[in-house]
Amino acid sequence: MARTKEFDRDEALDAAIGVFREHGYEGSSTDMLVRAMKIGRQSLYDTFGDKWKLYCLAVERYSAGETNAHIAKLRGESRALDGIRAMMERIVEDAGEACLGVSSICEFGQTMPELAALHRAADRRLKDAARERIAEAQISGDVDKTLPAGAVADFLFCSIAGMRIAARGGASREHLQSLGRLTLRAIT
Amino acid sequence: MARTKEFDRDEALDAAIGVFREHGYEGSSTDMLVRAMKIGRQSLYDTFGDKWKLYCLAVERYSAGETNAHIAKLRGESRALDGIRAMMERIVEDAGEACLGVSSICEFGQTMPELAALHRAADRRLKDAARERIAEAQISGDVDKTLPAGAVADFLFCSIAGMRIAARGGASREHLQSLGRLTLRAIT
DNA sequence: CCTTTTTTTGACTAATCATTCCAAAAACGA
DNA sequence: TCGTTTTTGGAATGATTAGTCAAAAAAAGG
Repeated sequence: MARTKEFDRDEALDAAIGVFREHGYEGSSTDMLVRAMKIGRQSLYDTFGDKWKLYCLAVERYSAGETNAHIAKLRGESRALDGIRAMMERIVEDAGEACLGVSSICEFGQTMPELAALHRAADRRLKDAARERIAEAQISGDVDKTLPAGAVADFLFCSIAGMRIAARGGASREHLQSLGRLTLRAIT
Repeated sequence: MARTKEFDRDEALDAAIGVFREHGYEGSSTDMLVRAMKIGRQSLYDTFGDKWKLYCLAVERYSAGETNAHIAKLRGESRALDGIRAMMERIVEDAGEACLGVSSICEFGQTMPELAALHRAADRRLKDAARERIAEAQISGDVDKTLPAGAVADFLFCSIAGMRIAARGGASREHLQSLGRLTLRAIT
C-alpha cells in the first residue's frame, strides 16, 4: 500500500535542485525555493528541516542521479571505450544546465564536512565504475595499458568538470565536442 | 609625483579578492570585506561604488594578474613545450586557494553581461598567447601537428579549470600532478 | 458525515543585508 | 599652524533573510 501524500517529496526535491544548480546555495532564497517547489513555506520546514538540510538532500539526490546516468552510459555499450565515449557525449548534451556537484564544490570547498562526505561517496562510486570499464578497455587495447586506470578515471572526471565550467562560461556545442574528443585522445 | 592616498587602493582590492575567491559574491558580506580590506565602510562605497562594482573590479584585477602569470610561465622557457608544462605546474603549486575566475563563472554563468565581458576579454588574451606557443611547439614537433592550436589551447584551459575544481574538492598534490601529466600527454 | 491528518497561508520574529548620512578624526598641503 | 581633503565610525534606513506560530483550509480515512 503506497503511502498517500499531499505532494510528491521527490518532485519537490527535483524542483529545489533546479533552483540550487542555477543560483547556488547563497543565491537561492526560501521564497524562490517554495515557489519553484510549489509547496507552502511551512511544508518545506516540516518536510526537509531547514534550507541547509534541503540543500544537502538536493546535492545527494542530484549526485545519485548523475552518478547513475554516468554509469548507465559507461555500461551501455559492449565495447568499453564506446561506453566511455558515450559518457563524454552525454556531458555535451546536458551542458545546458549547471552541474550542482561542481557548483557545490566551488561554493563550499571542504568547509562543510557533511557536504564533503556526500561528494566523496558519490565520487568513489563513480570512480569505481569508471576504473572497471577503463581496465576493460586497456585489455582490449583501446586505452593505453601503461596508465593506471585510477589516474585515467580521475582525468576523465577532471575533464568533465572543466567542460561543465566551459559550458557555463558560454562554450558552444562544437567547442565542447572538441574538448571531449581531446580528452579521449589523451587516454588512448 | 605619486598621488598621496590614505590607503592603497590595489592593496584593498587584493584583500577583497581574497574574500571573494573564498566565499563567492553572495557569500561575502560588506562587513567581511571592510574587515579584510582594513578600511572604513564609507571608504568602500566612496572608492568602489558598491558591492557589485567592487566584485567586478576584483574579478578584473584577478583575471589580469592570473593571465599575466600564465603568460609569464608560457614564455619563460625557450622551448615552447617547457613553457606549457611550466604553466601547468604553476596550477598545481597555486591550487591551495580557490580561483576567482572559476568561482565567478560558476556563480553567475552568463547572467551578468558585464561580468561575462570581463571573462571573454581575459580569455581571449590568454588564449592568443597560448595558441602562439602551441603553434611554436607544433613546429618543433613537440605537439601534434594535426590538432588545431586553438582547440589545444581550449583543452588546456578546460583541464586547468577541472584541476582547480579537483583541488577545491580536496585533491592531493600528487593527484593534481597526475592530472597535469595526462593533460600534457593528450596534446603530444 | 465526521474526525484526523496534512498542507497552506499570512502574520510575525529577529537577524542580517547593502547602503546612506553625518559628524568626528586623521592626514594632508601650504 | 591653519584650512582642506580623506577617512573613519556609528547610527539609521529599508529591504530581505531564515525560520516560527497559529489558525484556516483542504484532503484522507472511516
